[in-house]
Amino acid sequence: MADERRQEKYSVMTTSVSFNRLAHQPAYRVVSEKIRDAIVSGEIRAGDLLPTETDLAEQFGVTRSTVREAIRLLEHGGILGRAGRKRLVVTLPGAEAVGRSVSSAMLMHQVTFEELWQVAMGLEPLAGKLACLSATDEEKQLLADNLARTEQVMEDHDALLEVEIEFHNLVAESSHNSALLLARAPLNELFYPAWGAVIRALSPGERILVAHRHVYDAICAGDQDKAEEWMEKHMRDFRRGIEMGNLGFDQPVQG
Amino acid sequence: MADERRQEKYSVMTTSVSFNRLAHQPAYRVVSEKIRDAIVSGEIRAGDLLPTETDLAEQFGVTRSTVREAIRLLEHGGILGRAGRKRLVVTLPGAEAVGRSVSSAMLMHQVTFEELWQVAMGLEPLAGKLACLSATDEEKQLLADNLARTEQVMEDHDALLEVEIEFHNLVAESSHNSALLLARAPLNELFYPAWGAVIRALSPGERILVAHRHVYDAICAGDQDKAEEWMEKHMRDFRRGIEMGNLGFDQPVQG
DNA sequence: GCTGACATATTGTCGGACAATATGTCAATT
DNA sequence: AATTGACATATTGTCCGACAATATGTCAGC
Repeated sequence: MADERRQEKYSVMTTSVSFNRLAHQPAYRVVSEKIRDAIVSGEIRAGDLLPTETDLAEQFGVTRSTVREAIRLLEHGGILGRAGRKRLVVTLPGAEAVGRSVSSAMLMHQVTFEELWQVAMGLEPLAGKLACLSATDEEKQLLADNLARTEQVMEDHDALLEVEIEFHNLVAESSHNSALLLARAPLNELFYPAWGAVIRALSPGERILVAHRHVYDAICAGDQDKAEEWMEKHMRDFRRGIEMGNLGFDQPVQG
Repeated sequence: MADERRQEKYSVMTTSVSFNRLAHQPAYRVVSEKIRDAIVSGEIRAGDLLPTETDLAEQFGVTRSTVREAIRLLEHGGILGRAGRKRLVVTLPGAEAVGRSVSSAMLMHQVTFEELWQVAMGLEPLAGKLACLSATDEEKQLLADNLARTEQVMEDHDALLEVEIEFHNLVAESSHNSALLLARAPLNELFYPAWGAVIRALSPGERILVAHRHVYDAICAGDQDKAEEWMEKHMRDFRRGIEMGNLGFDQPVQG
Protein backbone atom coordinates (compact mmCIF):
# COMPACT_ATOMS: atom_id res chain seq x y z
CA MET A 1 0.00 0.00 0.00
CA ALA A 2 2.25 2.77 1.26
CA ASP A 3 4.75 2.34 -1.50
CA GLU A 4 7.69 4.46 -0.52
CA ARG A 5 8.98 5.43 -3.90
CA ARG A 6 11.94 7.72 -3.76
CA GLN A 7 11.79 9.63 -6.97
CA GLU A 8 13.15 12.88 -5.58
CA LYS A 9 14.76 15.25 -7.99
CA TYR A 10 18.35 16.15 -7.49
CA SER A 11 20.17 18.93 -9.27
CA VAL A 12 22.89 16.50 -10.10
CA MET A 13 22.62 13.53 -12.38
CA THR A 14 21.62 10.28 -10.69
CA THR A 15 21.60 6.77 -12.05
CA SER A 16 18.39 5.90 -13.81
CA VAL A 17 18.27 2.34 -12.55
CA SER A 18 15.86 1.77 -9.70
CA PHE A 19 16.26 -1.00 -7.21
CA ASN A 20 13.31 -2.75 -5.72
CA ARG A 21 13.36 -2.71 -2.02
CA LEU A 22 14.86 -6.05 -1.15
CA ALA A 23 12.77 -7.88 1.35
CA HIS A 24 14.97 -9.62 3.88
CA GLN A 25 12.48 -11.88 5.60
CA PRO A 26 13.61 -13.17 8.98
CA ALA A 27 14.36 -16.87 9.00
CA TYR A 28 11.59 -17.70 11.44
CA ARG A 29 9.09 -16.35 8.97
CA VAL A 30 10.48 -18.30 6.09
CA VAL A 31 10.41 -21.47 8.13
CA SER A 32 6.88 -20.69 9.26
CA GLU A 33 5.75 -20.20 5.69
CA LYS A 34 7.36 -23.44 4.57
CA ILE A 35 5.58 -25.37 7.28
CA ARG A 36 2.31 -23.58 6.59
CA ASP A 37 2.56 -24.40 2.91
CA ALA A 38 3.23 -28.04 3.67
CA ILE A 39 0.13 -28.11 5.83
CA VAL A 40 -2.28 -26.15 3.65
CA SER A 41 -1.19 -28.01 0.54
CA GLY A 42 -2.02 -31.24 2.30
CA GLU A 43 1.54 -32.55 2.34
CA ILE A 44 1.10 -32.89 6.08
CA ARG A 45 -2.46 -33.75 6.93
CA ALA A 46 -4.52 -32.77 9.93
CA GLY A 47 -3.90 -35.21 12.72
CA ASP A 48 -0.32 -35.86 11.74
CA LEU A 49 2.38 -35.24 14.27
CA LEU A 50 4.79 -32.51 13.41
CA PRO A 51 8.45 -33.60 13.38
CA THR A 52 10.26 -32.74 16.56
CA GLU A 53 11.80 -29.31 16.93
CA THR A 54 15.28 -30.76 16.69
CA ASP A 55 14.42 -32.57 13.47
CA LEU A 56 12.93 -29.45 11.93
CA ALA A 57 15.95 -27.45 12.99
CA GLU A 58 18.23 -29.91 11.22
CA GLN A 59 16.09 -30.09 8.10
CA PHE A 60 15.89 -26.33 7.71
CA GLY A 61 19.45 -25.77 8.82
CA VAL A 62 18.57 -23.36 11.60
CA THR A 63 18.62 -23.59 15.36
CA ARG A 64 15.89 -24.86 17.54
CA SER A 65 15.07 -21.37 18.80
CA THR A 66 14.29 -20.22 15.29
CA VAL A 67 12.10 -23.23 14.67
CA ARG A 68 10.30 -22.59 17.91
CA GLU A 69 9.51 -19.03 16.91
CA ALA A 70 8.24 -20.25 13.56
CA ILE A 71 6.00 -22.74 15.32
CA ARG A 72 4.58 -20.11 17.64
CA LEU A 73 3.63 -18.10 14.60
CA LEU A 74 1.44 -20.94 13.39
CA GLU A 75 0.21 -22.00 16.78
CA HIS A 76 -1.93 -18.94 17.27
CA GLY A 77 -3.87 -19.43 14.07
CA GLY A 78 -5.03 -22.77 15.36
CA ILE A 79 -3.18 -24.68 12.65
CA LEU A 80 -1.07 -26.38 15.25
CA GLY A 81 -2.24 -27.74 18.54
CA ARG A 82 -0.89 -30.03 21.19
CA ALA A 83 -1.47 -33.71 21.53
CA GLY A 84 -1.30 -34.51 25.20
CA ARG A 85 0.57 -31.30 25.88
CA LYS A 86 3.77 -32.57 24.39
CA ARG A 87 4.18 -33.25 20.68
CA LEU A 88 2.63 -30.71 18.35
CA VAL A 89 -0.06 -32.00 16.07
CA VAL A 90 -1.47 -30.48 12.92
CA THR A 91 -5.06 -29.55 13.54
CA LEU A 92 -7.98 -28.13 11.62
CA PRO A 93 -8.48 -24.64 12.95
CA GLY A 94 -11.95 -24.80 14.41
CA ALA A 95 -14.46 -22.05 14.73
CA GLU A 96 -13.25 -21.24 18.24
CA ALA A 97 -9.67 -20.57 17.19
CA VAL A 98 -10.74 -18.44 14.26
CA GLY A 99 -13.35 -16.73 16.35
CA ARG A 100 -10.90 -15.77 19.03
CA SER A 101 -8.43 -14.18 16.67
CA VAL A 102 -10.99 -12.32 14.57
CA SER A 103 -13.00 -11.15 17.51
CA SER A 104 -9.96 -9.64 19.15
CA ALA A 105 -9.39 -7.77 15.89
CA MET A 106 -12.97 -6.53 16.02
CA LEU A 107 -12.53 -5.45 19.60
CA MET A 108 -9.52 -3.38 18.66
CA HIS A 109 -11.49 -1.82 15.83
CA GLN A 110 -14.04 -0.70 18.40
CA VAL A 111 -16.81 -2.39 16.51
CA THR A 112 -20.20 -1.25 17.73
CA PHE A 113 -23.18 -3.42 18.50
CA GLU A 114 -24.91 -1.96 15.55
CA GLU A 115 -22.16 -2.99 13.13
CA LEU A 116 -22.06 -6.44 14.65
CA TRP A 117 -25.79 -6.75 14.46
CA GLN A 118 -25.84 -5.76 10.82
CA VAL A 119 -23.43 -8.53 9.95
CA ALA A 120 -25.38 -10.99 12.04
CA MET A 121 -28.50 -9.98 10.11
CA GLY A 122 -26.67 -11.08 7.01
CA LEU A 123 -25.51 -14.41 8.38
CA GLU A 124 -27.96 -15.79 10.92
CA PRO A 125 -31.03 -15.84 8.65
CA LEU A 126 -28.81 -17.38 6.01
CA ALA A 127 -27.83 -20.11 8.46
CA GLY A 128 -31.49 -20.79 9.13
CA LYS A 129 -32.27 -20.96 5.45
CA LEU A 130 -29.45 -23.34 4.66
CA ALA A 131 -30.25 -25.51 7.64
CA CYS A 132 -33.60 -26.24 6.02
CA LEU A 133 -31.77 -27.87 3.16
CA SER A 134 -29.11 -29.81 5.00
CA ALA A 135 -30.14 -30.55 8.56
CA THR A 136 -29.92 -34.25 9.35
CA ASP A 137 -32.36 -36.07 11.59
CA GLU A 138 -29.73 -36.18 14.27
CA GLU A 139 -29.30 -32.44 14.14
CA LYS A 140 -33.04 -31.91 14.26
CA GLN A 141 -33.08 -34.05 17.35
CA LEU A 142 -30.37 -31.92 18.94
CA LEU A 143 -32.42 -28.83 18.18
CA ALA A 144 -35.48 -30.45 19.74
CA ASP A 145 -33.48 -31.29 22.85
CA ASN A 146 -32.31 -27.73 23.01
CA LEU A 147 -35.87 -26.46 22.82
CA ALA A 148 -36.92 -28.79 25.60
CA ARG A 149 -34.12 -27.54 27.81
CA THR A 150 -34.98 -23.96 26.96
CA GLU A 151 -38.48 -24.45 28.32
CA GLN A 152 -37.04 -25.59 31.60
CA VAL A 153 -34.63 -22.74 32.20
CA MET A 154 -36.77 -19.80 31.15
CA GLU A 155 -36.15 -18.07 34.47
CA ASP A 156 -32.50 -18.90 34.92
CA HIS A 157 -30.70 -16.13 33.07
CA ASP A 158 -27.32 -17.81 32.84
CA ALA A 159 -28.71 -21.12 31.70
CA LEU A 160 -30.99 -19.38 29.24
CA LEU A 161 -28.04 -17.62 27.69
CA GLU A 162 -26.29 -20.96 27.32
CA VAL A 163 -29.14 -22.64 25.47
CA GLU A 164 -29.78 -19.55 23.37
CA ILE A 165 -26.19 -19.52 22.12
CA GLU A 166 -26.28 -23.26 21.67
CA PHE A 167 -29.40 -23.04 19.56
CA HIS A 168 -27.79 -20.63 17.14
CA ASN A 169 -24.67 -22.75 16.96
CA LEU A 170 -26.74 -25.83 16.25
CA VAL A 171 -28.60 -24.08 13.46
CA ALA A 172 -25.33 -22.87 11.98
CA GLU A 173 -23.81 -26.33 12.15
CA SER A 174 -26.92 -27.76 10.52
CA SER A 175 -26.19 -25.62 7.50
CA HIS A 176 -23.18 -27.85 6.82
CA ASN A 177 -21.34 -24.84 5.53
CA SER A 178 -17.87 -24.54 7.01
CA ALA A 179 -17.31 -21.12 5.50
CA LEU A 180 -20.41 -19.86 7.24
CA LEU A 181 -19.35 -21.42 10.51
CA LEU A 182 -15.97 -19.76 10.34
CA ALA A 183 -17.36 -16.43 9.27
CA ARG A 184 -19.86 -16.21 12.07
CA ALA A 185 -17.56 -17.53 14.79
CA PRO A 186 -16.33 -14.10 15.90
CA LEU A 187 -19.86 -12.70 16.05
CA ASN A 188 -20.83 -15.50 18.31
CA GLU A 189 -18.08 -14.69 20.72
CA LEU A 190 -18.77 -10.97 20.79
CA PHE A 191 -22.54 -11.26 21.08
CA TYR A 192 -22.23 -13.45 24.11
CA PRO A 193 -21.98 -10.67 26.71
CA ALA A 194 -24.52 -8.45 24.95
CA TRP A 195 -27.04 -11.21 24.71
CA GLY A 196 -26.50 -11.90 28.37
CA ALA A 197 -27.20 -8.28 29.20
CA VAL A 198 -30.43 -8.31 27.25
CA ILE A 199 -31.58 -11.46 28.96
CA ARG A 200 -30.83 -10.11 32.40
CA ALA A 201 -32.49 -6.79 31.65
CA LEU A 202 -35.66 -8.00 29.99
CA SER A 203 -36.16 -11.69 30.79
CA PRO A 204 -37.32 -12.32 27.24
CA GLY A 205 -37.47 -16.07 27.70
CA GLU A 206 -40.93 -16.38 26.20
CA ARG A 207 -40.10 -14.42 23.05
CA ILE A 208 -36.89 -16.37 22.55
CA LEU A 209 -38.67 -19.66 22.91
CA VAL A 210 -41.36 -18.71 20.42
CA ALA A 211 -38.84 -17.60 17.82
CA HIS A 212 -36.68 -20.69 18.29
CA ARG A 213 -39.68 -22.90 17.99
CA HIS A 214 -40.71 -21.34 14.71
CA VAL A 215 -37.21 -21.68 13.34
CA TYR A 216 -37.13 -25.29 14.43
CA ASP A 217 -40.49 -26.01 12.82
CA ALA A 218 -39.33 -24.38 9.61
CA ILE A 219 -36.16 -26.46 9.53
CA CYS A 220 -38.10 -29.66 10.10
CA ALA A 221 -40.55 -28.69 7.37
CA GLY A 222 -37.79 -27.58 5.02
CA ASP A 223 -39.46 -24.20 4.75
CA GLN A 224 -36.55 -21.92 3.89
CA ASP A 225 -38.50 -18.69 3.76
CA LYS A 226 -40.06 -19.24 7.13
CA ALA A 227 -36.74 -20.11 8.75
CA GLU A 228 -35.12 -17.03 7.29
CA GLU A 229 -38.01 -14.83 8.30
CA TRP A 230 -38.10 -16.02 11.89
CA MET A 231 -34.38 -15.74 12.28
CA GLU A 232 -34.70 -12.17 11.13
CA LYS A 233 -37.52 -11.53 13.55
CA HIS A 234 -35.47 -13.08 16.31
CA MET A 235 -32.50 -10.88 15.55
CA ARG A 236 -34.70 -7.81 15.40
CA ASP A 237 -35.99 -8.69 18.82
CA PHE A 238 -32.46 -8.82 20.04
CA ARG A 239 -31.81 -5.42 18.60
CA ARG A 240 -34.89 -3.98 20.19
CA GLY A 241 -33.81 -5.55 23.46
CA ILE A 242 -30.53 -3.72 23.38
CA GLU A 243 -32.22 -0.48 22.47
CA MET A 244 -34.95 -0.79 25.09
CA GLY A 245 -32.54 -1.79 27.80
CA ASN A 246 -30.43 1.20 26.86
CA LEU A 247 -27.46 -1.11 26.63
CA GLY A 248 -25.56 1.02 24.16
CA PHE A 249 -26.49 -0.13 20.69
CA ASP A 250 -24.13 2.39 19.12
CA GLN A 251 -21.36 1.76 21.61
CA PRO A 252 -18.31 -0.40 20.98
CA VAL A 253 -18.73 -3.94 22.19
CA GLN A 254 -16.45 -5.02 24.97
CA GLY A 255 -14.94 -8.43 25.42
CA MET B 1 -15.57 -29.08 24.82
CA ALA B 2 -13.95 -32.50 25.16
CA ASP B 3 -14.12 -32.42 28.92
CA GLU B 4 -12.15 -35.40 30.09
CA ARG B 5 -14.01 -36.25 33.23
CA ARG B 6 -12.61 -39.26 35.00
CA GLN B 7 -15.55 -40.72 36.84
CA GLU B 8 -14.43 -44.32 36.51
CA LYS B 9 -15.72 -46.72 39.05
CA TYR B 10 -13.29 -48.64 41.14
CA SER B 11 -14.09 -51.53 43.30
CA VAL B 12 -12.17 -49.94 46.10
CA MET B 13 -13.09 -46.83 47.96
CA THR B 14 -11.63 -43.63 46.57
CA THR B 15 -11.50 -40.20 48.10
CA SER B 16 -14.51 -38.08 47.25
CA VAL B 17 -12.52 -34.92 46.63
CA SER B 18 -11.94 -34.22 42.97
CA PHE B 19 -9.06 -32.19 41.69
CA ASN B 20 -9.48 -30.04 38.65
CA ARG B 21 -6.94 -30.78 36.07
CA LEU B 22 -4.33 -28.15 36.77
CA ALA B 23 -3.54 -26.27 33.62
CA HIS B 24 0.15 -25.60 33.53
CA GLN B 25 0.26 -22.98 30.81
CA PRO B 26 3.71 -22.48 29.31
CA ALA B 27 5.23 -19.15 30.24
CA TYR B 28 5.28 -17.87 26.68
CA ARG B 29 1.51 -18.21 26.56
CA VAL B 30 1.00 -16.39 29.81
CA VAL B 31 3.22 -13.57 28.65
CA SER B 32 1.43 -13.49 25.32
CA GLU B 33 -1.94 -13.24 27.05
CA LYS B 34 -0.74 -10.45 29.31
CA ILE B 35 0.45 -8.44 26.35
CA ARG B 36 -2.70 -9.17 24.41
CA ASP B 37 -4.85 -8.03 27.30
CA ALA B 38 -2.88 -4.83 27.62
CA ILE B 39 -3.45 -4.17 23.95
CA VAL B 40 -7.09 -5.13 23.64
CA SER B 41 -8.00 -3.30 26.82
CA GLY B 42 -6.47 -0.18 25.36
CA GLU B 43 -3.70 0.09 27.92
CA ILE B 44 -1.32 0.12 24.99
CA ARG B 45 -2.88 1.81 22.02
CA ALA B 46 -2.43 1.09 18.34
CA GLY B 47 0.57 2.95 17.07
CA ASP B 48 2.47 2.71 20.31
CA LEU B 49 5.84 1.08 20.29
CA LEU B 50 6.11 -2.09 22.27
CA PRO B 51 8.85 -2.03 24.92
CA THR B 52 12.02 -3.74 23.79
CA GLU B 53 12.38 -7.47 24.20
CA THR B 54 14.95 -6.99 26.92
CA ASP B 55 12.64 -4.68 28.84
CA LEU B 56 9.73 -7.06 28.57
CA ALA B 57 11.93 -9.93 29.67
CA GLU B 58 12.91 -8.01 32.79
CA GLN B 59 9.37 -6.90 33.56
CA PHE B 60 7.93 -10.39 33.29
CA GLY B 61 10.93 -12.02 34.87
CA VAL B 62 11.59 -14.41 32.02
CA THR B 63 14.29 -14.66 29.40
CA ARG B 64 14.29 -12.93 26.09
CA SER B 65 13.67 -16.19 24.23
CA THR B 66 10.41 -16.66 26.08
CA VAL B 67 9.36 -13.11 25.34
CA ARG B 68 10.19 -13.59 21.70
CA GLU B 69 8.00 -16.68 21.47
CA ALA B 70 5.19 -14.78 23.14
CA ILE B 71 5.58 -11.99 20.62
CA ARG B 72 5.49 -14.37 17.67
CA LEU B 73 2.23 -15.71 18.99
CA LEU B 74 0.69 -12.26 18.65
CA GLU B 75 2.47 -11.32 15.50
CA HIS B 76 0.52 -13.72 13.35
CA GLY B 77 -2.82 -12.31 14.35
CA GLY B 78 -1.74 -8.96 12.99
CA ILE B 79 -1.87 -7.34 16.41
CA LEU B 80 1.81 -6.58 16.20
CA GLY B 81 3.67 -5.29 13.19
CA ARG B 82 7.04 -3.80 12.49
CA ALA B 83 7.89 -0.16 12.32
CA GLY B 84 10.73 0.18 9.89
CA ARG B 85 11.60 -3.49 10.25
CA LYS B 86 13.06 -3.00 13.70
CA ARG B 87 10.95 -2.05 16.71
CA LEU B 88 7.62 -3.78 17.05
CA VAL B 89 4.60 -1.56 16.96
CA VAL B 90 1.07 -2.27 18.09
CA THR B 91 -1.15 -2.25 15.03
CA LEU B 92 -4.80 -2.60 14.24
CA PRO B 93 -5.18 -5.96 12.54
CA GLY B 94 -6.40 -4.98 9.11
CA ALA B 95 -8.64 -6.96 6.83
CA GLU B 96 -5.65 -8.48 5.08
CA ALA B 97 -4.16 -10.01 8.21
CA VAL B 98 -7.50 -11.39 9.32
CA GLY B 99 -8.29 -12.53 5.82
CA ARG B 100 -5.07 -14.46 5.50
CA SER B 101 -5.51 -16.39 8.70
CA VAL B 102 -9.18 -17.17 8.24
CA SER B 103 -8.84 -18.08 4.61
CA SER B 104 -6.11 -20.57 5.36
CA ALA B 105 -8.49 -22.12 7.85
CA MET B 106 -11.15 -22.30 5.16
CA LEU B 107 -8.69 -23.90 2.78
CA MET B 108 -7.91 -26.61 5.28
CA HIS B 109 -11.61 -27.20 5.77
CA GLN B 110 -11.88 -27.85 2.04
CA VAL B 111 -14.55 -25.22 1.68
CA THR B 112 -16.33 -25.49 -1.65
CA PHE B 113 -17.12 -22.65 -4.01
CA GLU B 114 -20.76 -23.19 -3.26
CA GLU B 115 -20.30 -22.69 0.46
CA LEU B 116 -18.21 -19.63 -0.13
CA TRP B 117 -20.73 -18.24 -2.53
CA GLN B 118 -23.56 -18.74 -0.10
CA VAL B 119 -21.75 -16.70 2.51
CA ALA B 120 -20.91 -14.04 -0.03
CA MET B 121 -24.59 -13.86 -0.93
CA GLY B 122 -25.21 -12.99 2.69
CA LEU B 123 -22.54 -10.31 2.90
CA GLU B 124 -22.02 -8.59 -0.45
CA PRO B 125 -25.60 -7.39 -0.94
CA LEU B 126 -25.52 -6.25 2.66
CA ALA B 127 -22.40 -4.23 1.93
CA GLY B 128 -24.15 -2.61 -1.00
CA LYS B 129 -27.17 -1.78 1.10
CA LEU B 130 -25.17 -0.25 3.91
CA ALA B 131 -23.00 1.70 1.49
CA CYS B 132 -26.14 3.55 0.42
CA LEU B 133 -26.43 4.93 3.92
CA SER B 134 -22.84 5.77 4.66
CA ALA B 135 -20.84 6.34 1.49
CA THR B 136 -19.08 9.69 1.54
CA ASP B 137 -18.65 11.88 -1.51
CA GLU B 138 -15.01 10.91 -1.61
CA GLU B 139 -15.88 7.24 -1.66
CA LYS B 140 -18.45 7.80 -4.39
CA GLN B 141 -15.72 9.47 -6.37
CA LEU B 142 -13.44 6.48 -5.89
CA LEU B 143 -16.22 4.25 -7.15
CA ALA B 144 -16.70 6.47 -10.16
CA ASP B 145 -12.98 6.33 -10.90
CA ASN B 146 -13.12 2.59 -10.63
CA LEU B 147 -15.98 2.43 -13.11
CA ALA B 148 -14.07 4.61 -15.54
CA ARG B 149 -11.06 2.36 -15.33
CA THR B 150 -13.24 -0.69 -15.74
CA GLU B 151 -14.49 0.60 -19.06
CA GLN B 152 -10.94 0.90 -20.29
CA VAL B 153 -9.75 -2.59 -19.38
CA MET B 154 -12.73 -4.64 -20.48
CA GLU B 155 -10.55 -6.87 -22.62
CA ASP B 156 -7.55 -7.17 -20.33
CA HIS B 157 -8.46 -10.10 -18.10
CA ASP B 158 -5.90 -9.45 -15.41
CA ALA B 159 -6.64 -5.76 -15.16
CA LEU B 160 -10.36 -6.46 -15.19
CA LEU B 161 -9.97 -8.81 -12.26
CA GLU B 162 -8.12 -6.10 -10.38
CA VAL B 163 -10.80 -3.46 -10.81
CA GLU B 164 -13.55 -5.96 -10.14
CA ILE B 165 -12.04 -6.88 -6.79
CA GLU B 166 -11.34 -3.24 -6.06
CA PHE B 167 -14.94 -2.31 -6.73
CA HIS B 168 -16.22 -4.78 -4.19
CA ASN B 169 -13.68 -3.64 -1.65
CA LEU B 170 -14.66 -0.03 -2.21
CA VAL B 171 -18.31 -0.83 -1.71
CA ALA B 172 -17.52 -2.75 1.45
CA GLU B 173 -15.40 0.08 2.79
CA SER B 174 -18.17 2.53 1.98
CA SER B 175 -20.40 0.65 4.38
CA HIS B 176 -18.23 1.97 7.21
CA ASN B 177 -18.75 -1.25 9.05
CA SER B 178 -15.51 -2.72 10.35
CA ALA B 179 -17.16 -5.94 11.40
CA LEU B 180 -18.37 -6.45 7.87
CA LEU B 181 -14.97 -5.67 6.44
CA LEU B 182 -13.31 -8.20 8.70
CA ALA B 183 -15.94 -10.84 8.12
CA ARG B 184 -15.72 -10.67 4.34
CA ALA B 185 -11.93 -10.42 4.16
CA PRO B 186 -11.33 -14.16 3.82
CA LEU B 187 -13.97 -14.49 1.12
CA ASN B 188 -12.27 -11.81 -0.83
CA GLU B 189 -9.00 -13.67 -0.76
CA LEU B 190 -10.47 -17.01 -1.72
CA PHE B 191 -12.69 -15.67 -4.49
CA TYR B 192 -9.76 -14.04 -6.18
CA PRO B 193 -8.61 -17.06 -8.22
CA ALA B 194 -12.14 -18.21 -8.96
CA TRP B 195 -13.21 -14.83 -10.18
CA GLY B 196 -10.13 -14.74 -12.36
CA ALA B 197 -11.03 -18.10 -13.86
CA VAL B 198 -14.53 -16.92 -14.69
CA ILE B 199 -13.21 -13.79 -16.33
CA ARG B 200 -10.73 -15.69 -18.44
CA ALA B 201 -13.29 -18.28 -19.45
CA LEU B 202 -16.21 -16.03 -20.29
CA SER B 203 -14.94 -12.48 -20.75
CA PRO B 204 -17.96 -11.11 -18.95
CA GLY B 205 -16.68 -7.56 -18.96
CA GLU B 206 -19.92 -6.09 -20.21
CA ARG B 207 -22.10 -7.81 -17.64
CA ILE B 208 -19.74 -6.84 -14.84
CA LEU B 209 -19.76 -3.24 -15.92
CA VAL B 210 -23.53 -3.07 -16.11
CA ALA B 211 -23.97 -4.55 -12.66
CA HIS B 212 -21.32 -2.30 -11.14
CA ARG B 213 -22.90 0.73 -12.71
CA HIS B 214 -26.29 -0.07 -11.27
CA VAL B 215 -24.80 -0.60 -7.84
CA TYR B 216 -22.97 2.67 -8.14
CA ASP B 217 -26.09 4.51 -9.21
CA ALA B 218 -28.00 3.03 -6.33
CA ILE B 219 -25.36 4.09 -3.83
CA CYS B 220 -25.34 7.62 -5.20
CA ALA B 221 -29.13 7.74 -5.04
CA GLY B 222 -29.22 6.15 -1.61
CA ASP B 223 -31.49 3.45 -2.96
CA GLN B 224 -30.82 0.56 -0.61
CA ASP B 225 -33.12 -1.93 -2.24
CA LYS B 226 -31.66 -1.36 -5.66
CA ALA B 227 -28.09 -1.70 -4.42
CA GLU B 228 -28.93 -4.90 -2.62
CA GLU B 229 -30.77 -6.28 -5.59
CA TRP B 230 -28.03 -5.57 -8.09
CA MET B 231 -25.35 -6.94 -5.84
CA GLU B 232 -27.40 -10.12 -5.66
CA LYS B 233 -27.78 -10.20 -9.42
CA HIS B 234 -24.07 -9.64 -9.78
CA MET B 235 -23.23 -12.50 -7.45
CA ARG B 236 -25.69 -14.78 -9.21
CA ASP B 237 -23.93 -13.96 -12.45
CA PHE B 238 -20.70 -15.00 -10.86
CA ARG B 239 -22.25 -18.25 -9.78
CA ARG B 240 -23.61 -18.92 -13.22
CA GLY B 241 -20.19 -18.13 -14.63
CA ILE B 242 -18.57 -20.80 -12.52
CA GLU B 243 -21.24 -23.30 -13.44
CA MET B 244 -21.19 -22.52 -17.14
CA GLY B 245 -17.42 -22.58 -17.30
CA ASN B 246 -17.52 -25.92 -15.53
CA LEU B 247 -15.05 -24.54 -13.03
CA GLY B 248 -16.09 -26.83 -10.22
CA PHE B 249 -18.78 -25.08 -8.26
CA ASP B 250 -19.00 -27.93 -5.80
CA GLN B 251 -15.26 -28.44 -5.60
CA PRO B 252 -13.05 -27.21 -2.78
CA VAL B 253 -11.47 -23.87 -3.53
CA GLN B 254 -7.74 -23.83 -3.82
CA GLY B 255 -5.42 -21.11 -2.65
C1' DG C 1 -1.61 -59.21 32.60
C1' DC C 2 -0.41 -55.64 35.57
C1' DT C 3 2.99 -52.96 38.19
C1' DG C 4 6.97 -50.45 38.98
C1' DA C 5 11.71 -49.00 37.87
C1' DC C 6 14.49 -47.26 34.56
C1' DA C 7 16.30 -45.13 30.27
C1' DT C 8 15.04 -42.08 26.53
C1' DA C 9 12.92 -38.40 23.91
C1' DT C 10 10.83 -33.99 23.68
C1' DT C 11 9.50 -29.74 25.13
C1' DG C 12 10.00 -25.45 28.09
C1' DT C 13 13.14 -22.31 29.96
C1' DC C 14 17.39 -20.34 30.86
C1' DG C 15 21.79 -17.69 29.98
C1' DG C 16 25.04 -15.88 27.11
C1' DA C 17 27.05 -14.69 22.73
C1' DC C 18 27.58 -12.31 18.28
C1' DA C 19 26.24 -10.18 13.67
C1' DA C 20 23.36 -7.01 11.27
C1' DT C 21 21.10 -2.99 11.28
C1' DA C 22 18.53 1.31 12.95
C1' DT C 23 19.17 5.31 15.69
C1' DG C 24 21.40 9.12 17.81
C1' DT C 25 25.44 12.27 18.39
C1' DC C 26 28.81 15.21 16.96
C1' DA C 27 32.50 17.02 14.36
C1' DA C 28 34.06 18.18 9.65
C1' DT C 29 32.90 19.80 5.16
C1' DT C 30 30.57 22.37 1.58
C1' DA D 1 23.11 26.49 7.61
C1' DA D 2 22.64 22.16 5.72
C1' DT D 3 24.79 17.97 4.47
C1' DT D 4 27.92 14.44 5.09
C1' DG D 5 30.72 11.13 7.47
C1' DA D 6 32.43 8.73 11.49
C1' DC D 7 31.36 6.73 15.54
C1' DA D 8 28.95 4.85 19.66
C1' DT D 9 24.62 2.74 21.03
C1' DA D 10 20.34 0.17 21.00
C1' DT D 11 17.62 -3.47 19.22
C1' DT D 12 16.54 -7.34 16.80
C1' DG D 13 17.79 -11.94 14.54
C1' DT D 14 20.29 -15.98 15.10
C1' DC D 15 23.19 -19.15 17.18
C1' DC D 16 24.98 -22.29 20.90
C1' DG D 17 24.80 -24.98 24.97
C1' DA D 18 22.59 -26.36 29.12
C1' DC D 19 19.16 -28.23 32.30
C1' DA D 20 14.47 -29.41 34.41
C1' DA D 21 10.04 -31.37 33.76
C1' DT D 22 7.48 -34.56 31.72
C1' DA D 23 5.71 -38.14 28.15
C1' DT D 24 6.96 -42.34 26.16
C1' DG D 25 9.01 -46.78 25.63
C1' DT D 26 11.26 -50.93 27.64
C1' DC D 27 11.88 -54.56 30.54
C1' DA D 28 12.18 -57.22 34.72
C1' DG D 29 9.27 -58.93 38.53
C1' DC D 30 4.97 -60.28 40.63
